[in-house]
Amino acid sequence: MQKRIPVSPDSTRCSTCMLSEICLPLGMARNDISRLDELIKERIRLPKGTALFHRGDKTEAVYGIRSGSIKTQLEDASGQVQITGFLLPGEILGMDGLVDNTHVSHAIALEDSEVCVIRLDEMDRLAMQLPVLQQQLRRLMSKEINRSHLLVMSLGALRSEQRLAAFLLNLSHRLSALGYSPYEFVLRMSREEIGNYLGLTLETVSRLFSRFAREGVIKIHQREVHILDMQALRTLAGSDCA
Amino acid sequence: MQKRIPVSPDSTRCSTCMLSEICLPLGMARNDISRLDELIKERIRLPKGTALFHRGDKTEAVYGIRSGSIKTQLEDASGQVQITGFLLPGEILGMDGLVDNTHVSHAIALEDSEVCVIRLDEMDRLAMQLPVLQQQLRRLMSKEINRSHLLVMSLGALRSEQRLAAFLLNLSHRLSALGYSPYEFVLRMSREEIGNYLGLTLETVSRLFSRFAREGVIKIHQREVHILDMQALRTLAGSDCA
DNA sequence: CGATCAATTGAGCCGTCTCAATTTGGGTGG
DNA sequence: CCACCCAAATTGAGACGGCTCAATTGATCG
Repeated sequence: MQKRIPVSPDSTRCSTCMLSEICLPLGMARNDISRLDELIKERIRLPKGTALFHRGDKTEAVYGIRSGSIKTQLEDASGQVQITGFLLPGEILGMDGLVDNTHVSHAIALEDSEVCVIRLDEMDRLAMQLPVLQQQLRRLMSKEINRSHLLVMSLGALRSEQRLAAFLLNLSHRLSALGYSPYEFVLRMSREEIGNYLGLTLETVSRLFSRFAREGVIKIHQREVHILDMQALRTLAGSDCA
Repeated sequence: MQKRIPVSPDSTRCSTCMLSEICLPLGMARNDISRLDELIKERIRLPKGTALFHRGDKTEAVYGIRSGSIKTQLEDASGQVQITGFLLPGEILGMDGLVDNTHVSHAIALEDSEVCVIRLDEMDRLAMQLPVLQQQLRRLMSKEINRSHLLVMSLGALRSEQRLAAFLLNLSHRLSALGYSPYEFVLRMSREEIGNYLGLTLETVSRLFSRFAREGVIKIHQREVHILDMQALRTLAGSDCA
């Protein structure tokens, strides 16, 4: 299920990775980044639908997404699920499992994906010589806290159309940072998953997409999205009166 | 407004603090904890209603609450507010401001409060000699991520009565860990603040409190809460069918 | 002791959910 | 290659939960 791949001398490393502008190396000095090559010793290939980790698994590493996309979700005693994030290349996951070194969420690939394994023991070892690495992890964790707080804001303070518009803008923005078009992209998740993430039903999501399309803000066919009027989408996302 | 108080030789320190079972020292060895005394050099006294920090302030420290209680809230461009947490003694705040070393949220005292200042530069310095401290911060940040994810779950997946019941249980649990009664406590925040936090209106919160009281689950008078039937409250919080 | 703010309670409305029927698309095996 | 099947998405009708607006009561604090 999980195919672990050693990083061979000729494969891409942090120092040569295109994602270094987004991922762990962000903002680090060139020769500090080359030290990261010691850190990432393997990758894991995840076919669509498979789990990187489940709740209860021992946390031995955090993971940087190299390609594909992954959802993280909580599951309570009664089986109720809440998706807490859709992660894209360059983003780090697994940082919610560092309290007792046990994962509390599930991470599942939305499409065939590959992640870089950042082992915690290696991390601690290397951080002794490279203090900037600790600060880097601290930044990434802080970012994750902020991401989650923004989702709280979305769920707690926005109406449904604002949530969905903000969701599209957020995706557009992150994909654009990866070098893709901010105007055209493919949703890797179902209506049901979007609804779960945004605290809405799948029907509401579908209706809103249809409405946005009817109003000429987007064009949507199945999972292919075209943003036709970015400004209108921003207006939908922001408060009406602003 | 902010009264900074140097920690004098005779005042309480981490090594003698009652909160060491909850706060930064949690799980650390006795003589590692005594090293923390070097870390906390001052405290800040916050009268009710005053801010510990605002969005945009430079993040020079994180803070451990010594007494009182503090709310943290986001505020978007249009002035829309979302409360992201109500923090109690022994809990750490400010960890969302470590991305660009600038706070993104506001922290406001719900009552007269006092916090211990954990300066980041001191932290980094000490962590060189005391690697366990880095892991400690990592755990605390992971805990904050989890806290936020649980709020997401509450907002995204629970109905209003479940949210409010879960809120009361959570408070009860945390107060109990501080040595207070899990059955009787005083809410430090208004109905409006509870509503904002839980994604409800203040009227809905008030009505639900009244209903819980009518059903004999709690007794509530203004901000004084008595939990009469803890199990019933758990049932209200959990899924009905479970 | 009045002024002010917080909390309660009610009535009516609106948005989102639920339940259900239909359409569309993708994948699979004959 | 086509027909079939199943999952995903769309769309509609009706119900209900939580919101809005409004009035009243109850605390708190000069």
